[in-house]
Amino acid sequence: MPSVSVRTRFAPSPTGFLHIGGARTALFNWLYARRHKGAFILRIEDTDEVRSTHESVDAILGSMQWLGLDWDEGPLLSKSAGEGWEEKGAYAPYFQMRRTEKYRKFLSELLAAGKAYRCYCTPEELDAMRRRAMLEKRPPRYDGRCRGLTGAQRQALEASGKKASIRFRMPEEGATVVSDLVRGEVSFENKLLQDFVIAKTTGGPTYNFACVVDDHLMEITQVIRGDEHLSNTPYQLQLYRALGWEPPKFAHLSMILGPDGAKLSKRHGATSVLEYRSQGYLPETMRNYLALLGWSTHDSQQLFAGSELIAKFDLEGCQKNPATFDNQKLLWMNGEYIRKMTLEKLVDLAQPFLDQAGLGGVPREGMASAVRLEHEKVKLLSEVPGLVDFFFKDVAYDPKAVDKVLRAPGAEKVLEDLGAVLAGLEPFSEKTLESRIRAFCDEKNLKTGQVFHPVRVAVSGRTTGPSLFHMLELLGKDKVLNRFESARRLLQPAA
RNA sequence: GGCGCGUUCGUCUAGCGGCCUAGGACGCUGCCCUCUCAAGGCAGAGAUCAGGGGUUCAAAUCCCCUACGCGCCA
Repeated sequence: MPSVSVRTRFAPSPTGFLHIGGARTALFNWLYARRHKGAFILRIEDTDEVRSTHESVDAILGSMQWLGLDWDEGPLLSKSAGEGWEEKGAYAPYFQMRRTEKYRKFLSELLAAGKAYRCYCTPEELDAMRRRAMLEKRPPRYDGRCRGLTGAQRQALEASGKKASIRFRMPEEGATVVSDLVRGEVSFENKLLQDFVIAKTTGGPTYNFACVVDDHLMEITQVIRGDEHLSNTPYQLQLYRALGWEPPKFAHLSMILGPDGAKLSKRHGATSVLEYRSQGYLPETMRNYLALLGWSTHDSQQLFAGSELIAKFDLEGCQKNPATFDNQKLLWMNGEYIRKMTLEKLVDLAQPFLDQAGLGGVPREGMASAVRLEHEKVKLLSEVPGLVDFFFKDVAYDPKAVDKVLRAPGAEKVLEDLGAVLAGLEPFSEKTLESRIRAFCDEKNLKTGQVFHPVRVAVSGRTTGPSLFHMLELLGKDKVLNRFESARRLLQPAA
């Protein structure tokens, strides 16, 4: 065993639900760790005290659990949401708010070494600075005015009650080169970078600083994250250098766009992972589809069974350009996975949706027989109730179907005559039904369609549905005959 | 505004100098199967590889410029 094995991490801010983009980032980190038999760490970046919530932590943990992205270190799934999450892993704590002494320690180290300094500029001053730079068409960067403050000047400033943030002293010459696993070498000129804030006036660390300290302390080997962080990377790299640390490898993933080409957001519809669950998508569909957004194999394989995704995933196959989220393909893929699963599993997974539709009381076996007839048609778990409800509830006749099929010439007579015939049919099975009804067509000199269609509408209320004879068998003689009658009553002119 | 990234069918993508008259998948169209809807099978439409310059015997593939989109600085 190599002493340093792969360690990846997903580090969300708990300021909302887990969205599609975050899920994709988590997935890629998870796939990479599993592929290389490494560890996948979940770290909660909750330094934004105002926006971070416990509910968000719960939502994120729940979403990842549903997606099947299990983590080796990080918060333990709490049964009852709320205050304290327990944690697992040798590098705890995994909540940044519980790690503040660690940041403080390295902050003072940098300060003592003169690699960072206190800056007393107020937001107003900084804003003015930025505005002036814009006006003069210069890049809006901090001008370093607090860089050379003497001890006496600092004391005066502090005596006057000014709060200080801490800035990192960036090199003024040369370039910082990011060696990215997806993008290759990306070079940034240091003179265009600025002395950035690493600790706010409150003393809390900024994103770039906390991220570097944690990734180092947690011995992260590959940082796989969204494209929006590429511009942060040269700053982080300089921090690693100043602290004398070996940086991890970086991989920046392209963004996920909505259909209009803008970054995927709430206005494009569902973006929360949990929304997809409630719409009836499967976690394996989400994993498979999300993997294909920004990654592919050489042969453009679409469907990955079981652990195949883990076995085949690599960073080389990652795309540099952004990908547009396509709901149609997602839907197709979900159908593929549903078709491939066993009937038993489908019924299990559909149960919450059946309960919701008031079909929770239907005995399991009867439900399974009905679902079996529609299995290959299901694209979303949420569709199941609507596909089978007429077996168990009163028929809701679709007016269009009634007009078009039941009011067709001869339809009522068919129901009347066939009803009489079927009343004596024993056994009432798919086989006997088919031969008897076909014989009926011959006897009456009718085309099969002239019989099949009215029967279908009479018993199910609609024009589409399961295979006719299977459907009749499952309904049973009583229901079939009753519904023939109901349908005929429907055709009587309103008295 | 500066810097950075990107640009192959409507969409996801294969392609890493000759195998490309650009392949696969979703979607779309038609046909077959068929009691409906699906599923499945077959066929088809759909990309002058963002545009323009180079390099090369040869470029979607390498270099430069332009345009557009996106990200970061906020």
